[in-house]
Amino acid sequence: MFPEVASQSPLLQNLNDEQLAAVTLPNEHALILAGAGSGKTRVLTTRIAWLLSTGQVSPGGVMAVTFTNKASKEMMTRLQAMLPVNVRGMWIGTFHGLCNRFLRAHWKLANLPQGFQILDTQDQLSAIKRVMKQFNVDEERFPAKETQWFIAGCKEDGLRPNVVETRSDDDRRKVEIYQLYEDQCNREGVVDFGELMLRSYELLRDNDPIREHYQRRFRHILIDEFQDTNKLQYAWIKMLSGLANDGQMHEAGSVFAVGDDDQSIYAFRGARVGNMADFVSEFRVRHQIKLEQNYRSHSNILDSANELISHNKKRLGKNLRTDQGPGEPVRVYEAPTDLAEAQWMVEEMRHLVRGEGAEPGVPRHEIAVLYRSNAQSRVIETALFNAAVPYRVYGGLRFFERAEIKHALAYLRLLENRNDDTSFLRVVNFPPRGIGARSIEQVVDAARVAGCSLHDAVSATTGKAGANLTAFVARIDAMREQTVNLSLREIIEIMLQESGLIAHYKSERDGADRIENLEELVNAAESFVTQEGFGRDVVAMPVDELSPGMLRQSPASQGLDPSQPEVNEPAPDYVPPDAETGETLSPLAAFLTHAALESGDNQAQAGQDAIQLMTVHAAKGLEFDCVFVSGLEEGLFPSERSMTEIEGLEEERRLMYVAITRARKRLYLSYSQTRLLHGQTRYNVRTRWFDELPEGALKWLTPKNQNFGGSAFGYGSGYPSTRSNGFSSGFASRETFASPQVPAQKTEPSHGLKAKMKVFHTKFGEGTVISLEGQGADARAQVNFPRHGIKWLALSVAKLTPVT
DNA sequence: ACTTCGGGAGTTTTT
DNA sequence: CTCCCGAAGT
Repeated sequence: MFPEVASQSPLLQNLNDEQLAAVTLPNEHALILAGAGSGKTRVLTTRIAWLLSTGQVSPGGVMAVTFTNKASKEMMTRLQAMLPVNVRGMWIGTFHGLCNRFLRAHWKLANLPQGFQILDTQDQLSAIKRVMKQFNVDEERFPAKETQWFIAGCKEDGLRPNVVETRSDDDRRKVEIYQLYEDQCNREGVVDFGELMLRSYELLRDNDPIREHYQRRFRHILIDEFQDTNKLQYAWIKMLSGLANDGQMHEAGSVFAVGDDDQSIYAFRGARVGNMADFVSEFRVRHQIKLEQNYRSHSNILDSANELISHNKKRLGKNLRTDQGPGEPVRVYEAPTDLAEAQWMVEEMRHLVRGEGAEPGVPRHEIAVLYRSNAQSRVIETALFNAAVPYRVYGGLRFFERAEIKHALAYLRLLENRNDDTSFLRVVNFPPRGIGARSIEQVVDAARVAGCSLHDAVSATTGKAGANLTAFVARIDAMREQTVNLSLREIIEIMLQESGLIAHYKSERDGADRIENLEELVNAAESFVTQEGFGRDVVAMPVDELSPGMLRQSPASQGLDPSQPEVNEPAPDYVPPDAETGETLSPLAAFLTHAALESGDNQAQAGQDAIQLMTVHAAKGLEFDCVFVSGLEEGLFPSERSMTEIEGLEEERRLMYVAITRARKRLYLSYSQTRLLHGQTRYNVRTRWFDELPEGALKWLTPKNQNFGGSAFGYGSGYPSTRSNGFSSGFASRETFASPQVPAQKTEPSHGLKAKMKVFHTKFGEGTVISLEGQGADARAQVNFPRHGIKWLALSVAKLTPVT
């Protein structure tokens, strides 16, 4: 479209053909299939910069959506580096962050209180428990966790209680709880994460002027990680982009969706890969570009990934290539025990860090250990700890999720909103002030009768046992008055003292860390306030401020064609109904919102050069020079629960694909014959993924056992024996293995069952063995019966006869 | 009000 | 086995 621009602009230099084509696509819907390590973020940011600097759109006309705060920050940073533009003022953010911003601007129309606060997952669970207790729901039959999952699932599908389909009494009861929970949230003026999305969607859907305004305004909507969008997010995008439910196109912007179906690993939380195909057909996408050039890994690693993922049936189709040479082979290691596997990894790491011969050492933070489930980190940590190797585990509690921080935030929320019963209950007796379950029950009852908040119920009742409660409420109210017009920092400092939190932790044995964290909260607030634009990301922004004018540099100064096309956007003075321009949230409310939307770092001891430990899920989007993928065993990876469905198995394969593609130079794959799980030793077979990798790219550090895992016998004898696999004798010795661990004595299985075997049970009929565990009297088999589902059967009890 | 005991569960996770 | 929650005991 602008060939002369393409050749001139410094922005577009060093892009490959595919990337350049994607960046300079015309203003129409497009799908970019971006493989791992193909420069996806670069394409997204350059696309925005190019649109802006060629004058095709002004900053106010761009919306860029990501899933994580990290990704949106990255995008802003890189965009800022390319162009002199006020990125904070642009609509770049997470789905939830942008929905929040939208709802802050239109809180009245959205039927929300101005300072509505956001419930995180913990808060949501306790709110649900509260509802269920109040309405005497049997927690045995309806576990709170499941109810929470149900409600979140409904919202992800865009369903309100009145439209959820019910088939059983249990369904109806669940929907009833959903409705009661909604009522409670509305009464208390809080929204959960799903609600942020759903409310925004509904407001766009139901309010024509608002919808039309934003449709006209956002000329370009860019979506990152499109394969992770759920049903509601897809509908939201459709609404904003003018493709309304009637199938009609309205005057609106175009959607630039970037994703990779091969890296879709979040189906369990509502992500629909199908959105990619739907997008192509519903939006009549004419521009599809594949980014297949990989800049990350050597070809042995890439070939392995390609070969593995080619076993998936449902794909849009993509094959990564690299200009880098084959590099090192992918190293495969079999260990006798999980501990031995961990010790081998640690030893290998020490070699890597030290460096060998002319090779310089690898920095520790360039080495990652990936595993399927968090439980697997323990044994690896033990080995690292014993060897005194510094390491860092990802995925613990994040800063704003720590108990002491949640307590402090609860006090702050009560200052902001006295109706926040979740916060009230969290701190009414913390620090302990003699308010027991009995007293709390009374207030809860009183509040229900009066239909008011707990706070108000206390002031309304003059009970005998209520002296402590009255004192508590008085203290909160006094704090609220005392902190009027004070700075955020002062408010928090006063709260920390007056609440008694500091005093309480001072008297506690190991309260020092907690006090430190509380002090860190003050710092977090301070830097939030001094941030440029003062929490712009969470505050409603006057709408007229968003119109042309944020990009003042002339396009010519960017070396671009000055004869830019007309920018077609709403007039700068247009203000959509209800956007109370100039009206801002209090610093406190803004900070609380920030805390809910961005739960902070979850990496302990940042800064130190340490080995990185994380789940494969957590590793998505990251890359390392050296990667260990551990615990590659049937039942673990793929996980037991995924193995019964093809869909589940394909997602596990994608997960493995993600794991492999994290590595730049060196990849290790390892597994163990035995593993301590749930307190007992399990005998595992190596994962089926090994049969889907190109043998030529692999190097077996331990001999590959031909007796097991081969296709002839299917998977999982369940009991590979030490003697038959030649482990103890034919041990490849280059790998430093301080003391080869001999596995515990094992007896041969007597039942003669194998996975995939067809068996007959007198009661359940014919079924297929999925897996086996334990031995002797404890031996159990997991069997899938077509009529009765999956059962665990103790072999000493159940009579299973092999069917030939 | 605080401690201790027992039962049950134990993929993956961001907002 | 180990962690967490809820309930009973002191």
